[in-house]
Amino acid sequence: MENRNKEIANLFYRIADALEIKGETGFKVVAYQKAARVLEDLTQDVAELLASGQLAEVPGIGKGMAEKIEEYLKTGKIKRYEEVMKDVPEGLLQLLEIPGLGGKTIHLMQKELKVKNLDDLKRVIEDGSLEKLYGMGKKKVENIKKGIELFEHAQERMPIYEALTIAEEVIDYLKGAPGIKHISTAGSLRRMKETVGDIDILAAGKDGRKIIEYFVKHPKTIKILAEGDTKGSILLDTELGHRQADLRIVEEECYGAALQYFTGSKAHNIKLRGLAKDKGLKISEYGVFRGEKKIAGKTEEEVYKVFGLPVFPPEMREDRGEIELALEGKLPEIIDATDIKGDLHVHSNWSDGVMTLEEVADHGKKLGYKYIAICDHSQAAKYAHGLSPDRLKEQIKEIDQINKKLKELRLLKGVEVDILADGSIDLPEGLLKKLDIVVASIHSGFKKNVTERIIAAIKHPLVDIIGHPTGRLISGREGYDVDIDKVIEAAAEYGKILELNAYYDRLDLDEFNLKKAKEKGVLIAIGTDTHYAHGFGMMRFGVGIARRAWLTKSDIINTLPLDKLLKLLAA
DNA sequence: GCCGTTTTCGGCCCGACTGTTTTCAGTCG
Repeated sequence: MENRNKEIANLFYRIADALEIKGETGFKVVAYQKAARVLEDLTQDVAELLASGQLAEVPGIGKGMAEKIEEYLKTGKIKRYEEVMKDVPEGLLQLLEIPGLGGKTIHLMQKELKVKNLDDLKRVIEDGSLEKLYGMGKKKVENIKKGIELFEHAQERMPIYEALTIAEEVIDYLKGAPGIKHISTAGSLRRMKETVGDIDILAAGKDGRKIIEYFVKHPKTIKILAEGDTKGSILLDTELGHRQADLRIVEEECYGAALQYFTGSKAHNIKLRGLAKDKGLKISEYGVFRGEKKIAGKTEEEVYKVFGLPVFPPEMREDRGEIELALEGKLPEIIDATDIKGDLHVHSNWSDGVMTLEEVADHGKKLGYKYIAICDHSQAAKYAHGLSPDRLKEQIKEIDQINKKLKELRLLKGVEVDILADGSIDLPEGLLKKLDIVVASIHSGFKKNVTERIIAAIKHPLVDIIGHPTGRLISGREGYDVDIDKVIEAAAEYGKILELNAYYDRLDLDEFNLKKAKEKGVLIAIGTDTHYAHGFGMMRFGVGIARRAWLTKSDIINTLPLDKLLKLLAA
Protein backbone atom coordinates (compact mmCIF):
# COMPACT_ATOMS: atom_id res chain seq x y z
CA MET A 1 0.00 0.00 0.00
CA GLU A 2 1.05 3.43 -0.74
CA ASN A 3 1.28 5.53 2.37
CA ARG A 4 -1.58 7.77 3.34
CA ASN A 5 0.25 11.07 3.69
CA LYS A 6 -1.45 12.53 0.67
CA GLU A 7 -4.96 11.58 1.81
CA ILE A 8 -4.42 13.25 5.16
CA ALA A 9 -2.85 16.29 3.51
CA ASN A 10 -5.96 16.68 1.36
CA LEU A 11 -8.21 16.49 4.40
CA PHE A 12 -6.12 19.15 6.13
CA TYR A 13 -6.35 21.40 3.09
CA ARG A 14 -10.09 21.01 3.14
CA ILE A 15 -10.29 21.75 6.85
CA ALA A 16 -8.22 24.89 6.20
CA ASP A 17 -10.61 25.99 3.45
CA ALA A 18 -13.65 25.26 5.59
CA LEU A 19 -12.20 27.18 8.53
CA GLU A 20 -11.49 30.09 6.25
CA ILE A 21 -15.12 30.20 5.23
CA LYS A 22 -16.28 29.77 8.80
CA GLY A 23 -14.33 32.90 9.69
CA GLU A 24 -11.95 31.10 12.00
CA THR A 25 -8.76 32.95 12.88
CA GLY A 26 -6.36 33.00 9.98
CA PHE A 27 -3.57 31.43 11.98
CA LYS A 28 -5.44 28.19 12.32
CA VAL A 29 -6.07 28.17 8.59
CA VAL A 30 -2.37 28.70 7.99
CA ALA A 31 -1.51 25.99 10.51
CA TYR A 32 -3.63 23.42 8.66
CA GLN A 33 -2.24 24.50 5.30
CA LYS A 34 1.28 24.23 6.59
CA ALA A 35 0.68 20.80 8.10
CA ALA A 36 -0.84 19.67 4.79
CA ARG A 37 2.13 20.91 2.81
CA VAL A 38 4.57 19.32 5.19
CA LEU A 39 2.75 16.00 4.84
CA GLU A 40 2.89 16.24 1.05
CA ASP A 41 6.62 16.86 1.16
CA LEU A 42 7.36 14.10 3.63
CA THR A 43 9.21 11.12 2.22
CA GLN A 44 8.55 8.94 5.26
CA ASP A 45 5.22 7.28 5.82
CA VAL A 46 3.24 9.06 8.56
CA ALA A 47 2.22 5.67 9.92
CA GLU A 48 5.87 4.82 10.51
CA LEU A 49 6.55 8.18 12.13
CA LEU A 50 3.55 7.67 14.37
CA ALA A 51 4.72 4.20 15.34
CA SER A 52 8.19 5.45 16.22
CA GLY A 53 6.78 8.40 18.17
CA GLN A 54 8.47 10.97 15.93
CA LEU A 55 5.36 12.43 14.38
CA ALA A 56 5.07 15.50 16.61
CA GLU A 57 8.74 16.25 15.95
CA VAL A 58 7.98 17.10 12.34
CA PRO A 59 7.98 20.90 12.04
CA GLY A 60 4.43 22.12 11.56
CA ILE A 61 2.93 19.02 13.14
CA GLY A 62 2.12 19.64 16.78
CA LYS A 63 0.07 17.80 19.34
CA GLY A 64 -3.26 18.61 17.70
CA MET A 65 -2.26 17.57 14.18
CA ALA A 66 -0.53 14.44 15.43
CA GLU A 67 -3.70 13.40 17.24
CA LYS A 68 -5.77 13.95 14.12
CA ILE A 69 -3.35 11.94 12.01
CA GLU A 70 -3.44 9.12 14.51
CA GLU A 71 -7.23 9.26 14.58
CA TYR A 72 -7.36 9.00 10.80
CA LEU A 73 -4.93 6.10 10.63
CA LYS A 74 -6.89 4.21 13.27
CA THR A 75 -10.49 5.01 12.33
CA GLY A 76 -10.32 6.34 8.77
CA LYS A 77 -11.97 9.53 9.95
CA ILE A 78 -11.13 12.86 11.51
CA LYS A 79 -13.87 14.13 13.79
CA ARG A 80 -12.79 17.74 13.40
CA TYR A 81 -13.14 17.36 9.65
CA GLU A 82 -16.67 16.02 9.85
CA GLU A 83 -17.50 18.83 12.25
CA VAL A 84 -16.34 21.69 10.06
CA MET A 85 -17.82 20.15 6.93
CA LYS A 86 -21.24 20.15 8.58
CA ASP A 87 -21.30 23.92 8.39
CA VAL A 88 -19.59 24.26 5.04
CA PRO A 89 -21.24 22.54 2.09
CA GLU A 90 -19.01 21.07 -0.59
CA GLY A 91 -20.14 23.66 -3.14
CA LEU A 92 -18.88 26.50 -0.96
CA LEU A 93 -15.33 25.16 -0.77
CA GLN A 94 -15.11 25.39 -4.52
CA LEU A 95 -15.95 29.09 -4.43
CA LEU A 96 -12.57 29.77 -2.81
CA GLU A 97 -10.98 28.97 -6.15
CA ILE A 98 -12.63 32.00 -7.70
CA PRO A 99 -10.00 34.74 -7.93
CA GLY A 100 -10.91 37.77 -5.89
CA LEU A 101 -13.31 35.86 -3.70
CA GLY A 102 -12.12 34.90 -0.24
CA GLY A 103 -13.36 33.29 2.94
CA LYS A 104 -14.82 36.43 4.46
CA THR A 105 -17.07 37.22 1.53
CA ILE A 106 -18.16 33.61 1.09
CA HIS A 107 -19.03 33.45 4.77
CA LEU A 108 -21.11 36.58 4.44
CA MET A 109 -22.95 35.23 1.40
CA GLN A 110 -23.67 31.98 3.16
CA LYS A 111 -24.94 33.70 6.29
CA GLU A 112 -27.02 36.42 4.69
CA LEU A 113 -28.12 34.92 1.39
CA LYS A 114 -27.95 31.16 2.04
CA VAL A 115 -25.52 30.71 -0.83
CA LYS A 116 -24.37 27.08 -1.00
CA ASN A 117 -22.68 26.77 -4.39
CA LEU A 118 -21.69 28.44 -7.63
CA ASP A 119 -25.25 28.43 -9.01
CA ASP A 120 -26.51 30.19 -5.89
CA LEU A 121 -23.74 32.73 -6.25
CA LYS A 122 -24.68 33.46 -9.85
CA ARG A 123 -28.30 33.85 -8.77
CA VAL A 124 -27.59 36.41 -6.04
CA ILE A 125 -25.43 38.34 -8.49
CA GLU A 126 -28.23 38.43 -11.04
CA ASP A 127 -31.05 39.35 -8.66
CA GLY A 128 -28.98 42.14 -7.11
CA SER A 129 -29.15 40.81 -3.57
CA LEU A 130 -25.38 40.35 -3.33
CA GLU A 131 -24.72 43.98 -4.14
CA LYS A 132 -26.95 45.11 -1.29
CA LEU A 133 -24.96 43.28 1.37
CA TYR A 134 -23.00 45.32 3.90
CA GLY A 135 -19.58 45.99 2.48
CA MET A 136 -20.45 44.98 -1.05
CA GLY A 137 -21.02 47.32 -3.95
CA LYS A 138 -21.28 47.49 -7.70
CA LYS A 139 -17.57 47.17 -8.38
CA LYS A 140 -17.05 44.30 -5.99
CA VAL A 141 -19.85 42.33 -7.59
CA GLU A 142 -18.44 43.15 -11.00
CA ASN A 143 -15.05 41.79 -9.88
CA ILE A 144 -16.62 38.61 -8.60
CA LYS A 145 -18.36 38.18 -11.95
CA LYS A 146 -15.01 38.53 -13.70
CA GLY A 147 -13.54 36.10 -11.21
CA ILE A 148 -16.20 33.51 -12.04
CA GLU A 149 -15.42 33.98 -15.72
CA LEU A 150 -11.71 33.41 -15.08
CA PHE A 151 -12.46 30.44 -12.87
CA GLU A 152 -14.64 28.79 -15.48
CA HIS A 153 -12.02 29.24 -18.16
CA ALA A 154 -9.08 28.51 -15.92
CA GLN A 155 -6.12 27.04 -17.74
CA GLU A 156 -4.51 24.00 -16.30
CA ARG A 157 -0.95 24.33 -15.14
CA MET A 158 1.38 23.99 -18.08
CA PRO A 159 4.34 21.64 -18.28
CA ILE A 160 7.69 23.19 -17.41
CA TYR A 161 8.96 22.66 -20.95
CA GLU A 162 6.19 24.74 -22.43
CA ALA A 163 6.49 27.51 -19.84
CA LEU A 164 10.24 27.74 -20.20
CA THR A 165 10.10 27.76 -23.99
CA ILE A 166 7.67 30.67 -23.97
CA ALA A 167 9.53 32.48 -21.19
CA GLU A 168 12.85 32.27 -22.98
CA GLU A 169 11.37 33.59 -26.17
CA VAL A 170 9.84 36.52 -24.30
CA ILE A 171 13.10 37.17 -22.44
CA ASP A 172 14.98 37.14 -25.71
CA TYR A 173 12.54 39.69 -27.09
CA LEU A 174 12.80 41.84 -23.97
CA LYS A 175 16.54 42.15 -24.33
CA GLY A 176 15.72 44.74 -26.96
CA ALA A 177 13.62 46.81 -24.57
CA PRO A 178 14.81 50.36 -23.75
CA GLY A 179 17.07 50.59 -20.69
CA ILE A 180 16.67 47.02 -19.52
CA LYS A 181 19.42 45.91 -17.15
CA HIS A 182 18.80 42.44 -15.75
CA ILE A 183 16.17 39.91 -16.60
CA SER A 184 15.19 36.50 -15.25
CA THR A 185 12.41 34.02 -14.91
CA ALA A 186 10.87 33.93 -11.44
CA GLY A 187 8.31 31.91 -9.51
CA SER A 188 7.82 28.18 -9.88
CA LEU A 189 9.26 28.44 -13.37
CA ARG A 190 12.64 29.44 -11.97
CA ARG A 191 12.31 26.78 -9.29
CA MET A 192 11.80 24.23 -12.09
CA LYS A 193 8.62 22.70 -10.80
CA GLU A 194 7.31 20.03 -13.15
CA THR A 195 4.29 22.16 -13.96
CA VAL A 196 3.92 25.91 -13.84
CA GLY A 197 0.87 28.09 -13.27
CA ASP A 198 2.04 31.47 -14.53
CA ILE A 199 4.98 32.60 -16.60
CA ASP A 200 6.63 35.15 -14.32
CA ILE A 201 9.44 37.32 -15.58
CA LEU A 202 11.31 39.94 -13.59
CA ALA A 203 13.49 42.69 -14.99
CA ALA A 204 15.39 45.72 -13.75
CA GLY A 205 15.33 48.99 -15.60
CA LYS A 206 14.96 52.71 -15.17
CA ASP A 207 11.83 53.52 -17.10
CA GLY A 208 9.32 50.81 -16.23
CA ARG A 209 6.54 52.31 -18.30
CA LYS A 210 8.62 52.22 -21.49
CA ILE A 211 9.70 48.63 -20.90
CA ILE A 212 6.13 47.53 -20.27
CA GLU A 213 5.02 49.33 -23.41
CA TYR A 214 7.62 47.37 -25.34
CA PHE A 215 6.64 44.14 -23.61
CA VAL A 216 2.97 44.34 -24.53
CA LYS A 217 3.93 44.80 -28.18
CA HIS A 218 5.39 41.30 -28.29
CA PRO A 219 4.52 39.96 -31.76
CA LYS A 220 2.49 37.10 -30.34
CA THR A 221 0.36 39.25 -28.05
CA ILE A 222 -3.32 38.75 -28.69
CA LYS A 223 -4.57 40.57 -25.62
CA ILE A 224 -3.12 43.06 -23.16
CA LEU A 225 -4.42 42.16 -19.74
CA ALA A 226 -2.61 44.84 -17.75
CA GLU A 227 -0.25 47.66 -18.64
CA GLY A 228 1.16 49.82 -15.87
CA ASP A 229 4.43 51.39 -14.74
CA THR A 230 5.78 48.36 -12.94
CA LYS A 231 3.67 45.47 -14.13
CA GLY A 232 2.40 44.19 -17.41
CA SER A 233 0.43 41.14 -18.34
CA ILE A 234 -0.25 39.78 -21.80
CA LEU A 235 -1.94 36.85 -23.42
CA LEU A 236 0.24 35.17 -26.02
CA ASP A 237 -0.85 33.06 -28.93
CA THR A 238 1.60 30.16 -28.84
CA GLU A 239 1.68 26.88 -30.70
CA LEU A 240 0.50 25.29 -27.49
CA GLY A 241 -2.50 27.53 -26.92
CA HIS A 242 -3.08 30.91 -25.36
CA ARG A 243 -0.75 31.54 -22.47
CA GLN A 244 -0.38 34.43 -20.05
CA ALA A 245 2.96 36.04 -19.32
CA ASP A 246 3.54 38.56 -16.53
CA LEU A 247 6.40 41.01 -16.37
CA ARG A 248 7.44 43.07 -13.35
CA ILE A 249 9.94 45.86 -13.49
CA VAL A 250 11.95 47.02 -10.48
CA GLU A 251 14.75 49.50 -9.90
CA GLU A 252 18.21 48.03 -10.30
CA GLU A 253 18.91 48.75 -6.62
CA CYS A 254 16.27 46.22 -5.52
CA TYR A 255 16.66 43.64 -8.26
CA GLY A 256 18.19 41.02 -5.95
CA ALA A 257 15.55 41.45 -3.28
CA ALA A 258 12.80 41.37 -5.88
CA LEU A 259 14.22 38.28 -7.59
CA GLN A 260 14.49 36.54 -4.24
CA TYR A 261 10.96 37.58 -3.35
CA PHE A 262 9.31 36.67 -6.64
CA THR A 263 11.14 33.38 -6.96
CA GLY A 264 9.65 32.16 -3.69
CA SER A 265 8.46 29.73 -2.71
CA LYS A 266 6.07 31.46 -0.42
CA ALA A 267 6.95 29.05 2.37
CA HIS A 268 10.67 29.65 1.87
CA ASN A 269 10.11 33.41 2.02
CA ILE A 270 8.00 33.19 5.16
CA LYS A 271 10.78 31.33 6.90
CA LEU A 272 13.30 33.92 5.76
CA ARG A 273 11.09 36.72 7.03
CA GLY A 274 10.90 34.96 10.35
CA LEU A 275 14.70 35.04 10.53
CA ALA A 276 14.66 38.73 9.68
CA LYS A 277 12.23 39.41 12.46
CA ASP A 278 14.43 37.59 14.97
CA LYS A 279 17.28 39.87 13.97
CA GLY A 280 15.14 42.98 14.20
CA LEU A 281 15.22 43.36 10.44
CA LYS A 282 12.55 43.60 7.80
CA ILE A 283 12.69 41.98 4.39
CA SER A 284 10.51 42.75 1.41
CA GLU A 285 10.76 42.82 -2.36
CA TYR A 286 12.54 46.16 -1.96
CA GLY A 287 15.35 44.96 0.21
CA VAL A 288 16.46 44.12 3.73
CA PHE A 289 15.94 46.97 6.15
CA ARG A 290 17.15 47.86 9.62
CA GLY A 291 14.61 50.46 10.62
CA GLU A 292 14.51 52.86 7.68
CA LYS A 293 17.96 51.93 6.47
CA LYS A 294 18.32 49.55 3.57
CA ILE A 295 21.17 47.17 4.19
CA ALA A 296 20.85 44.80 1.20
CA GLY A 297 18.91 44.31 -2.00
CA LYS A 298 20.98 44.71 -5.13
CA THR A 299 21.74 41.02 -5.54
CA GLU A 300 20.30 37.81 -4.13
CA GLU A 301 23.73 37.11 -2.67
CA GLU A 302 23.57 40.35 -0.69
CA VAL A 303 20.12 39.52 0.63
CA TYR A 304 20.92 36.00 1.79
CA LYS A 305 24.29 37.04 3.19
CA VAL A 306 22.58 39.24 5.79
CA PHE A 307 21.29 36.03 7.36
CA GLY A 308 24.53 34.12 6.96
CA LEU A 309 22.94 32.11 4.17
CA PRO A 310 24.20 31.13 0.74
CA VAL A 311 22.29 31.84 -2.45
CA PHE A 312 20.10 28.76 -2.55
CA PRO A 313 19.65 27.07 -5.89
CA PRO A 314 16.09 28.10 -6.84
CA GLU A 315 15.11 24.43 -6.99
CA MET A 316 15.80 24.09 -3.25
CA ARG A 317 13.69 27.04 -2.13
CA GLU A 318 10.67 25.15 -0.86
CA ASP A 319 11.08 25.28 2.93
CA ARG A 320 11.91 21.62 3.08
CA GLY A 321 14.63 22.13 5.65
CA GLU A 322 17.08 23.94 3.37
CA ILE A 323 17.27 27.07 5.53
CA GLU A 324 17.94 25.15 8.74
CA LEU A 325 20.63 23.05 7.07
CA ALA A 326 22.29 26.07 5.53
CA LEU A 327 22.40 27.81 8.92
CA GLU A 328 24.34 24.82 10.19
CA GLY A 329 26.57 24.98 7.15
CA LYS A 330 25.31 21.59 6.02
CA LEU A 331 23.48 22.42 2.83
CA PRO A 332 24.26 19.65 0.34
CA GLU A 333 25.90 20.58 -2.93
CA ILE A 334 23.36 19.44 -5.46
CA ILE A 335 24.02 18.30 -8.98
CA ASP A 336 24.67 20.88 -11.65
CA ALA A 337 23.92 20.64 -15.36
CA THR A 338 27.64 20.80 -16.06
CA ASP A 339 28.17 17.56 -14.11
CA ILE A 340 26.29 15.55 -16.73
CA LYS A 341 28.67 13.62 -18.95
CA GLY A 342 26.19 11.85 -21.17
CA ASP A 343 22.65 10.78 -21.94
CA LEU A 344 21.69 7.27 -20.90
CA HIS A 345 18.48 6.73 -22.84
CA VAL A 346 18.33 7.62 -26.53
CA HIS A 347 16.40 6.07 -29.42
CA SER A 348 17.60 5.91 -33.02
CA ASN A 349 15.90 5.16 -36.30
CA TRP A 350 16.63 1.50 -35.66
CA SER A 351 13.38 1.50 -33.65
CA ASP A 352 10.99 4.43 -33.38
CA GLY A 353 13.48 7.32 -33.33
CA VAL A 354 14.28 9.51 -36.31
CA MET A 355 18.05 9.97 -35.93
CA THR A 356 20.65 7.72 -37.47
CA LEU A 357 23.35 6.49 -35.12
CA GLU A 358 25.80 8.92 -36.72
CA GLU A 359 23.41 11.79 -36.12
CA VAL A 360 23.06 10.80 -32.48
CA ALA A 361 26.85 10.83 -32.19
CA ASP A 362 27.07 14.25 -33.86
CA HIS A 363 24.59 15.75 -31.44
CA GLY A 364 26.40 14.17 -28.53
CA LYS A 365 29.66 15.74 -29.63
CA LYS A 366 28.04 19.16 -29.92
CA LEU A 367 26.72 18.81 -26.40
CA GLY A 368 30.17 17.95 -25.13
CA TYR A 369 29.04 14.54 -23.96
CA LYS A 370 31.46 11.71 -23.30
CA TYR A 371 28.92 9.00 -24.01
CA ILE A 372 25.39 8.32 -25.21
CA ALA A 373 23.54 5.09 -24.59
CA ILE A 374 21.63 3.84 -27.62
CA CYS A 375 18.59 2.17 -26.08
CA ASP A 376 16.18 1.20 -28.82
CA HIS A 377 13.09 -0.85 -28.10
CA SER A 378 13.09 -4.63 -28.07
CA GLN A 379 10.93 -6.85 -30.27
CA ALA A 380 7.80 -6.92 -28.06
CA ALA A 381 7.36 -3.21 -28.75
CA LYS A 382 5.88 -3.87 -32.18
CA TYR A 383 4.36 -0.41 -32.45
CA ALA A 384 7.90 1.00 -32.11
CA HIS A 385 9.61 -1.37 -34.57
CA GLY A 386 11.33 -3.03 -31.65
CA LEU A 387 14.57 -4.84 -32.45
CA SER A 388 14.61 -8.59 -32.92
CA PRO A 389 17.72 -10.35 -31.60
CA ASP A 390 19.16 -10.42 -35.11
CA ARG A 391 18.64 -6.73 -35.73
CA LEU A 392 20.09 -5.88 -32.34
CA LYS A 393 23.19 -7.92 -33.28
CA GLU A 394 23.46 -5.87 -36.46
CA GLN A 395 23.08 -2.65 -34.53
CA ILE A 396 25.82 -3.72 -32.12
CA LYS A 397 28.15 -4.24 -35.09
CA GLU A 398 27.32 -0.87 -36.53
CA ILE A 399 27.87 0.89 -33.21
CA ASP A 400 31.27 -0.81 -32.95
CA GLN A 401 32.12 0.53 -36.40
CA ILE A 402 31.02 4.05 -35.56
CA ASN A 403 32.90 4.01 -32.27
CA LYS A 404 36.13 3.27 -34.10
CA LYS A 405 35.79 6.66 -35.78
CA LEU A 406 34.79 8.56 -32.64
CA LYS A 407 37.33 10.14 -30.35
CA GLU A 408 35.86 12.17 -27.53
CA LEU A 409 32.46 10.46 -27.50
CA ARG A 410 31.46 6.81 -27.18
CA LEU A 411 28.13 5.33 -28.20
CA LEU A 412 27.14 2.76 -25.61
CA LYS A 413 25.52 -0.41 -26.85
CA GLY A 414 22.22 -0.65 -25.06
CA VAL A 415 18.59 -1.54 -25.28
CA GLU A 416 15.30 -0.58 -23.70
CA VAL A 417 13.95 -4.03 -23.23
CA ASP A 418 10.31 -4.75 -22.48
CA ILE A 419 9.33 -6.31 -19.19
CA LEU A 420 6.82 -8.91 -20.33
CA ALA A 421 3.54 -9.92 -18.71
CA ASP A 422 5.24 -12.68 -16.70
CA GLY A 423 8.08 -10.43 -15.55
CA SER A 424 10.58 -11.95 -17.95
CA ILE A 425 12.78 -9.95 -20.28
CA ASP A 426 12.21 -9.74 -24.00
CA LEU A 427 15.70 -10.75 -25.14
CA PRO A 428 17.93 -13.76 -24.49
CA GLU A 429 20.70 -13.48 -21.89
CA GLY A 430 23.44 -14.30 -24.36
CA LEU A 431 22.60 -11.21 -26.34
CA LEU A 432 22.14 -8.95 -23.33
CA LYS A 433 25.68 -9.91 -22.30
CA LYS A 434 27.05 -8.21 -25.39
CA LEU A 435 25.57 -4.87 -24.34
CA ASP A 436 27.05 -2.11 -22.21
CA ILE A 437 23.74 -1.10 -20.71
CA VAL A 438 20.30 -2.67 -20.32
CA VAL A 439 17.29 -0.54 -19.46
CA ALA A 440 14.14 -2.54 -18.69
CA SER A 441 10.74 -0.87 -18.91
CA ILE A 442 7.06 -1.64 -18.71
CA HIS A 443 5.25 -0.79 -21.94
CA SER A 444 2.15 -2.93 -21.63
CA GLY A 445 -0.07 -4.43 -18.97
CA PHE A 446 -0.08 -1.30 -16.81
CA LYS A 447 -2.45 -2.83 -14.31
CA LYS A 448 -1.12 -6.38 -14.26
CA ASN A 449 1.18 -7.31 -11.37
CA VAL A 450 3.40 -4.41 -12.23
CA THR A 451 5.25 -4.35 -8.91
CA GLU A 452 6.12 -8.04 -9.12
CA ARG A 453 7.16 -7.77 -12.75
CA ILE A 454 9.45 -4.82 -12.13
CA ILE A 455 11.00 -6.54 -9.13
CA ALA A 456 11.55 -9.65 -11.29
CA ALA A 457 13.36 -7.42 -13.78
CA ILE A 458 15.43 -5.92 -10.98
CA LYS A 459 16.48 -9.43 -9.99
CA HIS A 460 17.50 -10.28 -13.55
CA PRO A 461 21.30 -10.37 -13.45
CA LEU A 462 21.75 -8.46 -16.72
CA VAL A 463 19.30 -5.62 -16.15
CA ASP A 464 21.04 -2.42 -15.07
CA ILE A 465 18.31 0.19 -14.99
CA ILE A 466 14.52 0.32 -14.66
CA GLY A 467 13.17 2.87 -17.16
CA HIS A 468 10.42 5.38 -16.23
CA PRO A 469 9.58 3.35 -13.14
CA THR A 470 6.05 4.61 -12.45
CA GLY A 471 4.87 5.18 -16.03
CA ARG A 472 3.02 8.36 -15.17
CA LEU A 473 2.46 11.04 -17.76
CA ILE A 474 2.15 14.52 -16.32
CA SER A 475 -0.38 15.58 -18.93
CA GLY A 476 -2.76 12.85 -18.04
CA ARG A 477 -1.87 9.25 -17.41
CA GLU A 478 -1.95 7.96 -13.86
CA GLY A 479 0.93 5.56 -14.28
CA TYR A 480 1.16 1.87 -13.62
CA ASP A 481 -0.53 0.18 -10.76
CA VAL A 482 2.80 -0.06 -8.96
CA ASP A 483 4.01 0.10 -5.38
CA ILE A 484 6.99 2.30 -6.03
CA ASP A 485 8.26 2.02 -2.46
CA LYS A 486 8.72 -1.72 -2.95
CA VAL A 487 10.47 -1.12 -6.25
CA ILE A 488 12.85 1.33 -4.59
CA GLU A 489 13.55 -1.16 -1.82
CA ALA A 490 14.22 -3.94 -4.32
CA ALA A 491 16.53 -1.67 -6.31
CA ALA A 492 18.42 -0.92 -3.10
CA GLU A 493 18.64 -4.59 -2.18
CA TYR A 494 19.90 -5.74 -5.58
CA GLY A 495 22.06 -2.69 -6.24
CA LYS A 496 20.14 -1.71 -9.37
CA ILE A 497 19.68 1.75 -10.84
CA LEU A 498 16.41 3.61 -11.33
CA GLU A 499 15.87 6.00 -14.16
CA LEU A 500 14.98 9.64 -13.97
CA ASN A 501 13.36 9.91 -17.37
CA ALA A 502 13.92 13.54 -18.31
CA TYR A 503 11.25 13.80 -20.99
CA TYR A 504 9.18 16.73 -19.77
CA ASP A 505 5.87 14.88 -19.71
CA ARG A 506 7.35 11.99 -17.73
CA LEU A 507 9.91 13.28 -15.22
CA ASP A 508 9.73 9.82 -13.76
CA LEU A 509 10.82 9.19 -11.01
CA ASP A 510 9.41 12.44 -9.70
CA GLU A 511 11.11 14.61 -7.11
CA PHE A 512 9.53 12.85 -4.14
CA ASN A 513 10.34 9.34 -5.28
CA LEU A 514 13.86 10.44 -6.17
CA LYS A 515 14.28 11.67 -2.63
CA LYS A 516 13.08 8.32 -1.30
CA ALA A 517 15.44 6.49 -3.64
CA LYS A 518 18.35 8.61 -2.45
CA GLU A 519 17.48 7.91 1.17
CA LYS A 520 17.65 4.19 0.40
CA GLY A 521 20.96 4.59 -1.38
CA VAL A 522 19.62 3.84 -4.87
CA LEU A 523 21.59 5.32 -7.75
CA ILE A 524 19.84 7.25 -10.51
CA ALA A 525 20.42 7.41 -14.27
CA ILE A 526 19.12 10.46 -16.10
CA GLY A 527 18.05 9.76 -19.66
CA THR A 528 16.09 11.95 -22.04
CA ASP A 529 14.39 9.03 -23.81
CA THR A 530 14.66 11.24 -26.86
CA HIS A 531 13.59 10.05 -30.29
CA TYR A 532 14.67 13.19 -32.15
CA ALA A 533 17.46 15.77 -32.00
CA HIS A 534 15.51 18.45 -30.19
CA GLY A 535 14.83 16.05 -27.33
CA PHE A 536 18.41 16.08 -26.07
CA GLY A 537 17.40 19.40 -24.53
CA MET A 538 15.12 17.57 -22.11
CA MET A 539 18.19 16.89 -19.99
CA ARG A 540 17.76 20.25 -18.30
CA PHE A 541 14.37 19.24 -16.96
CA GLY A 542 15.77 16.00 -15.64
CA VAL A 543 18.56 17.90 -13.95
CA GLY A 544 16.03 20.42 -12.61
CA ILE A 545 13.93 17.70 -11.00
CA ALA A 546 17.05 15.99 -9.66
CA ARG A 547 18.01 19.29 -8.07
CA ARG A 548 14.55 19.64 -6.57
CA ALA A 549 15.10 16.22 -5.01
CA TRP A 550 18.47 17.41 -3.67
CA LEU A 551 20.37 14.75 -5.57
CA THR A 552 24.12 15.25 -5.64
CA LYS A 553 26.69 14.33 -8.24
CA SER A 554 27.39 11.05 -6.48
CA ASP A 555 23.73 9.98 -6.69
CA ILE A 556 23.67 10.14 -10.47
CA ILE A 557 25.61 7.70 -12.60
CA ASN A 558 25.86 9.81 -15.72
CA THR A 559 28.14 12.21 -13.92
CA LEU A 560 30.81 9.48 -13.98
CA PRO A 561 33.59 9.43 -16.54
CA LEU A 562 33.21 6.70 -19.15
CA ASP A 563 35.58 4.16 -17.59
CA LYS A 564 33.97 4.39 -14.18
CA LEU A 565 30.49 4.23 -15.64
CA LEU A 566 31.33 1.07 -17.60
CA LYS A 567 32.87 -0.46 -14.52
CA LEU A 568 29.75 0.27 -12.51
CA LEU A 569 27.46 -1.16 -15.19
CA ALA A 570 29.56 -4.28 -15.51
CA ALA A 571 29.56 -4.92 -11.77
C1' DG B 1 -3.06 25.20 15.68
C1' DC B 2 2.11 25.80 16.30
C1' DC B 3 5.99 27.34 18.72
C1' DG B 4 9.83 29.07 22.15
C1' DT B 5 18.99 30.12 23.56
C1' DT B 6 14.75 36.91 24.99
C1' DT B 7 8.24 33.79 25.55
C1' DT B 8 4.39 27.68 27.88
C1' DC B 9 1.25 32.97 26.41
C1' DG B 10 0.99 35.75 22.80
C1' DG B 11 2.81 36.14 18.99
C1' DC B 12 2.39 34.22 14.06
C1' DC B 13 5.62 37.77 6.76
C1' DC B 14 5.11 41.87 3.92
C1' DG B 15 3.35 45.14 0.74
C1' DA B 16 0.16 46.38 -3.11
C1' DC B 17 -4.19 47.01 -4.72
C1' DT B 18 -9.00 47.71 -4.48
C1' DG B 19 -13.33 49.18 -2.95
C1' DT B 20 -16.07 50.88 0.44
C1' DT B 21 -17.69 50.31 5.82
C1' DT B 22 -14.45 57.41 4.84
C1' DT B 23 -10.31 54.97 8.06
C1' DC B 24 -9.80 50.08 7.01
C1' DA B 25 -10.92 45.24 5.57
C1' DG B 26 -10.44 41.72 2.10
C1' DT B 27 -7.66 39.48 -1.22
C1' DC B 28 -3.53 38.33 -3.53
C1' DG B 29 1.19 36.91 -4.58
